[in-house]
Amino acid sequence: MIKNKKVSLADIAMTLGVSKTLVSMVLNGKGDENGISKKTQERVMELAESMNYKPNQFARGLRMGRSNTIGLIVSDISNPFYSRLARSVEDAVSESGYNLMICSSDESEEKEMKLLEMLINKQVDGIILSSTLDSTDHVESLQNENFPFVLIDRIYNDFEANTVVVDNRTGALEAVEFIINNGHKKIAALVISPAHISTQVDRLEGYKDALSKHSIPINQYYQKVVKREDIYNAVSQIFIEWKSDHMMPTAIFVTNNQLAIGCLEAIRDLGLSIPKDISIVSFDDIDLFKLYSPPITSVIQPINSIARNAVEILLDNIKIKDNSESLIKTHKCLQTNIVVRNSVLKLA
Amino acid sequence: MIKNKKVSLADIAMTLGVSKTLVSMVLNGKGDENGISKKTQERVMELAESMNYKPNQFARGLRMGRSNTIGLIVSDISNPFYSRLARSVEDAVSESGYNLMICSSDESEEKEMKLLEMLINKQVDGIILSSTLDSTDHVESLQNENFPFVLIDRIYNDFEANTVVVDNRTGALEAVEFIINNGHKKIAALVISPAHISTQVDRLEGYKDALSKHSIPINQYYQKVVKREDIYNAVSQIFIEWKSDHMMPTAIFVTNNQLAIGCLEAIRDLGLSIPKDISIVSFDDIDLFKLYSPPITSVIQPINSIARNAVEILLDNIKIKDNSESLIKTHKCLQTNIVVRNSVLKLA
DNA sequence: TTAAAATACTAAACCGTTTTAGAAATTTTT
DNA sequence: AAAAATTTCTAAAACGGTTTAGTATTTTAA
Repeated sequence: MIKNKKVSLADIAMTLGVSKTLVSMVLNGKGDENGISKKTQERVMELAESMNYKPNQFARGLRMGRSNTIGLIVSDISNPFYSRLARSVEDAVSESGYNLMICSSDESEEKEMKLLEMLINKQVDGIILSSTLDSTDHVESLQNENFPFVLIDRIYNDFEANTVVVDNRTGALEAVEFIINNGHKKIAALVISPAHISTQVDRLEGYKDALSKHSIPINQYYQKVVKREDIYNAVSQIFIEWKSDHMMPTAIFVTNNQLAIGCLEAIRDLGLSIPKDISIVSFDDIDLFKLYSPPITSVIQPINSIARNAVEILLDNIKIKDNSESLIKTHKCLQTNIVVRNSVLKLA
Repeated sequence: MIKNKKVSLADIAMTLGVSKTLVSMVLNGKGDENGISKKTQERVMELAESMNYKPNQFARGLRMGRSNTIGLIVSDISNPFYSRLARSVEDAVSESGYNLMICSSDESEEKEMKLLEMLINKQVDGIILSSTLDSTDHVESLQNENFPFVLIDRIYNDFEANTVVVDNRTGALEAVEFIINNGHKKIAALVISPAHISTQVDRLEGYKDALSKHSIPINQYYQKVVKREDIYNAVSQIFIEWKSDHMMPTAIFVTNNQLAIGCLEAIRDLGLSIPKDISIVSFDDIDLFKLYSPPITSVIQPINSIARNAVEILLDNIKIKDNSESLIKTHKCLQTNIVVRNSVLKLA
């Protein structure tokens, strides 16, 4: 089974009385193209098998400059959206014989830079990145070095790179339009910090699109950025403010699952009832939404598809780089779906 | 920033007119102990810094036989329990300068073996394993090779190894006792497959302990194993069976969060009401339980503490191995907490 | 004044692969 | 029968570090 992996190419070569070169070629499937006789090939393969030979990855990596590993950076692997994404990425890369290194950046720019450096240092063959950064310096230097990477989930408008995203703006538009079609006019949008992140920006745009489209005035007062460090209290504060101003919206659109959880808690603790007192629609479907009472209408992202596309593009890029052909940039924008449940009240 | 890392030790040595040996020593903090003059040390460090030297991990790993990476195998990183565990492990190892490789075994014995092999092949310095396997062959061979590893969450009774677990039996006992103290007598236990896993076994034992302690007869009919592939339907079937037999329990104890989710769905769809028709207590606290109506009483595992302990023990072991001292085995058993909410009816 | 010790450093081996450049033995061509 | 081509295989370099076993020079001790 798992043997004391001390068997090296040299050992095999020695016992067989052939050269390391030959053994290496055979085991890498290059026996035929190098004119190694069938018989010798067989002898090598058999012995390698029976000695349970496993090539030393360090030696291999050192020589070839590749690790067969790819890196994934997300903001927090314990967020269900990212953990499911990571799982899909894991499955996809392992199908192609790659390993995965998952890292959490914690929405910290500094940490993200460190992780990026670490992954490059570990010589990963490519990186899938959901970036927290506002600037593009770091990805630009990746680009300049011709390092394969793909941006997912969060992207930069003004920067050309491989990207796999969801059509956040349309997704949000549809969600808010759904609210509007139920007769609502006073609709608030809650965004999570840092608000510069493309998903948040786009979803907020989509919210505004929907209002505009239906000629509902856009009110700054109904657009709030919530600090992710203290969601529950921040949200509670917002509700209290609305209430005391006698400006309570009839519906809220929430752009993130963590934010939604905070909202549900706050709403409950303030004694409000969904959807009677307030309607809600959230981005990111999580188990909770399906089982909450009432079940929460939400925007579903095609997580598996995001992962598959990102991996495919990345592996393509790695291959292209190996052949030192010139890279092309691929953009993929996937559509979301809205799953209607019972969290939006139909107004007269 | 992230520079084209082509700078090697030799480059630094060359420009400074010293040997690679010296540079290596200085950069590894062994300058003093090897009597390198302060002045030279400074020159080396400065140049390394300014050239943005980053040691090649492959070369280093090849020579030293270590990767500064540890492996974590769980059944599924998208399960919130494991994703939170993974996150804590990530934080803990990175504080000690290690990197982490997270893998999902999917409750497949074959996959688990493959992952183990892969990690060993990648020369990780140690492994944290939440095993799916029934047999101990694989961990025995780790043991025999003196490979540092620690078993978490799921362990083997008949096998000596480093372990960090939770006191599942007592946790379950307390949970069921809480149900009993509310006047229940017809209490069922739902376990998830594969049922041989220690957590499931122990929690079921705890359930029986509680019944015995309070002189309630133990009835096989109320102990069900649910296939994890089709939880919702399996659970629904069980409820229907109980109903048609006129044997509906007044309370159920559920040993896993995924199972609980299936139960909540099934219970809702069968038109039953919690806790009026049926009371429920689950293991593993998840967001859903806090926000469900009614909020679900559950047993909380000290996830962060599990992770920290496991990492500490593992890193200790790695250190011990480096000094080729003889390994000692550490066992850690952490207590759970029960968080009482509103899912258990107080019977007259 | 010479031997021993301390200081400051280095050449070369080594880790285990892959790859380059070519060699030896056999077969084919002329 | 010599030249050319084919088949089968190999020695040695390279990847970039760490470590071992020294060496040369200066200082201290006897």
